Amino acid sequence: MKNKNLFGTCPYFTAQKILVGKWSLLILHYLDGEVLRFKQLERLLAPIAQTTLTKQLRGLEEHGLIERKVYTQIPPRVEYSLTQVGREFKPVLEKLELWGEIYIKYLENKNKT
Amino acid sequence: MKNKNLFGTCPYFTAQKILVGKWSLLILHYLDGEVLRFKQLERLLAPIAQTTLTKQLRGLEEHGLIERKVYTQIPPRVEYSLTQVGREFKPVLEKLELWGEIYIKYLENKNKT
DNA sequence: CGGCATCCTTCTAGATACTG
DNA sequence: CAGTATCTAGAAGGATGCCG
Repeated sequence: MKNKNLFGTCPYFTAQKILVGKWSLLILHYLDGEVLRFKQLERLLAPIAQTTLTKQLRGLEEHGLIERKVYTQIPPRVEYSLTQVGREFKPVLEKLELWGEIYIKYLENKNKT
Repeated sequence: MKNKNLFGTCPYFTAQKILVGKWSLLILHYLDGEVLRFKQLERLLAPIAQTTLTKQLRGLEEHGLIERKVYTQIPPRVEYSLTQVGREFKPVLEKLELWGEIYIKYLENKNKT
């Protein structure tokens, strides 16, 4: 990892490293207060590729934001949920959602003119 | 752009598209309430590459979050500042900074054990 | 169902050199 | 000072096929 000096020191830089990936915000949003299986996430995030979802989930798991629970059975059952530090991210998501809506309105107004 | 259907519709997906780039969050943070010249930003974001900074700024400008003001003079002077919709992003940054600090503490505790 | 291995393509940061 | 043009290395998303 480049700029290791900033990671773990600057809050913004650290956050940016966590939020890499096209789907990480959406995953954290859908997992808020929910326990979801792999297939459920895949459907919610369509048209995400299966391999991509796996990689994103592994990344978030390594960073400690989500938890992966495997039930050894046939058919397999794997459940994903937020960890403590993952749940603490919720205020960011809330503000982000508000801003996203503001921005979408901004886009609409821009297209009118 | 892939998934154009989600861009401009889903707040999270839209936000993710805006926040691409390793430096966008930091740039928005430093421009909060400030008007900065290219060189000032470059110093604040060291060790960012000059070309990288240019690209990030162009991206944010195209998305309408920052404004670029050029003074035609020698030596050149270019100032960057937040637009209205860019300033509206501040609540997100505030929550993100809080979470970043929480996460950094989480990392420190994890390394102790 | 929930993966993994493999391969491919695109995207991105960054280095370097040059310009008005 | 504030870029542009060009190139490279690497990462990321994604398609496909196979497996317990």
